Amino acid sequence: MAGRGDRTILHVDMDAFFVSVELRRRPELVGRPVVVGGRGARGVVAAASYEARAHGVHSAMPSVQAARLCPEAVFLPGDHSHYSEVSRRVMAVFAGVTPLVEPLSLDEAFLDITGTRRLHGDGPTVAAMIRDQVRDREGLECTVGVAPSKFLAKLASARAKPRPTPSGPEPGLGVLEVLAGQETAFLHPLPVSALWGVGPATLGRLTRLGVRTVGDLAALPEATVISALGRGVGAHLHRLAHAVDDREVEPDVAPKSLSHEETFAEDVVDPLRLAREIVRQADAVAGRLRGAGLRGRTVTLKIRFGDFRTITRSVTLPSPVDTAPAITRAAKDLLDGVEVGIGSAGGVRLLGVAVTGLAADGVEQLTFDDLGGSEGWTQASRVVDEIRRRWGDEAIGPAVSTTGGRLDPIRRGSQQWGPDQKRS
DNA sequence: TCTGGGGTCCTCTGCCCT
DNA sequence: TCTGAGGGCAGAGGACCC
Repeated sequence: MAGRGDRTILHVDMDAFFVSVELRRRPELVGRPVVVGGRGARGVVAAASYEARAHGVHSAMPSVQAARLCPEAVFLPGDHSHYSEVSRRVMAVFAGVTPLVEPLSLDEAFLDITGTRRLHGDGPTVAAMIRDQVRDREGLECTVGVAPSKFLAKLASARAKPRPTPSGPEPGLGVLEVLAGQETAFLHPLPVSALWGVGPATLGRLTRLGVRTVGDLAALPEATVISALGRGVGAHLHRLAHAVDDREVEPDVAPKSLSHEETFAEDVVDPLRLAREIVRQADAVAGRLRGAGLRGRTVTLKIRFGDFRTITRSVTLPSPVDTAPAITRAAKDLLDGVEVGIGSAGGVRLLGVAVTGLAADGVEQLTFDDLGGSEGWTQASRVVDEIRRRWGDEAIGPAVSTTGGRLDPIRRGSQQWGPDQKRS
């Protein structure tokens, strides 16, 4: 087996993924500024074409701001399930190269090709092969970073991306390799914000220390960095600045939490409406837990008020749960402990339900209380799952999820980029 | 002029127990 | 019996990522 210094890691990043997938369905929009994301007043940009980026539009930007910056942009609603399907096929291309594929999101992944180099060739060869296959099979472009470690491969792919310019996208290198021995020469001139884990808050602290580049950070004693950023973050970033990153590519990372949250089109002050939303969200989370064969012990309620102040309240249950009634009960108890009426900063802007402390289904510590009711709910939930599998999400759901007599179920990603209309 | 959703990880604090 | 130290755990919040 190759040693740590002899690894070949690829970071594959799809170019403007959501937009590119949409352009396959809408080829007449190619070359125009296109934005995918929420379209309501509280929506945000999920992805922007390079033509839109040339106007300053970027992901996570409020949609209204994007529309101001680029009035001629075409706004498209996101289609999460379609992107998931395309992503699954792209990941299958990666899996044809190596079994060691770690998806980071729908549009990027790490690949460890150390063990397959004799079969497929070196890093740049495999990178070119992957780009060809993704282009041939899906009509999509991707950028690949090649390096001896994960974070260097990720930085390399970022440097090889196409760049937006006022006269249109400027093609990138497509593939960039950081050779063993060249790590710090590549790394140290980069701005420190390029490091994975340096966001606005950490950047502010580093700037106060006089750190602007990764090289500046590497020149500081580790103790100085730790005293400024804390032990965990400080030691980690100091190692990265010296190009030390032993993290493995992990193909099967079990989820640690599962959640659903929604921002309302207008702030909500009605406690009954909030209670109804909890039932809907708990039902959605419970369905996904059972779909993944998981149960969780800790239920967390998240509330964002009208002034954007955000609180969380959580409770750890005696035994893990995966049913809507159990999660609803816990979340409603937590809601009862929070002042959310008029006067609490103008009502509730966002409500979320999360379950953490996940373990595989079947690992359950029953309590005496459970012996009366838990089994019944578990069996009923299995039946609900089966009904949805056969007849769709609208076939069955919590009674409070009805709008005008019809069910209004939550699907994963159904409101991914902000509310698009008022729901009564 | 505003700031989504779904995650992970870290830090701090308070409580309980030894 | 009281007190303090220290570990483990839960809860809350912050920072960061895509």
